[in-house]
Amino acid sequence: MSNLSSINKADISDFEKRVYLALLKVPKGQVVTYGALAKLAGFPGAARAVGSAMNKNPFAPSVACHRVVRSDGSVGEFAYGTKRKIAMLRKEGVRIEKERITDFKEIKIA
DNA sequence: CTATTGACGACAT
DNA sequence: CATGTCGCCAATA
Repeated sequence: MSNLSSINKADISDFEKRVYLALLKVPKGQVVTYGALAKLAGFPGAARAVGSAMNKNPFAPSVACHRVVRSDGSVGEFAYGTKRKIAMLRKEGVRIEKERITDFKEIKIA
């Protein structure tokens, strides 16, 4: 099952589908803010709602929900623990220091 | 339909 | 830099 087909078939809201699909575009080693992702998904301003969607995340490893961070540079929450989230991001090459993205200003996607 | 809830965000203190 | 407040949005009760 490819990620894309499972998502499209999944019994979830259109909002969530778009968010998950948009997140698939974010390459490894790069991060997006909840707000930016919301915008990419076509729901500008729905940063908080995106967070809720990530929390549900029915496609755990497939959808890289750990690449979504806060606009202030902090990594934000994670269903399996912030600690875990940071570890995964570092493994992908994202530089983090004290729960904060070091060169966040340069990393953040439009 | 209204009220509550949260992996957020901008700003003030 | 660390909190607190208030606003925001879609999901859910």
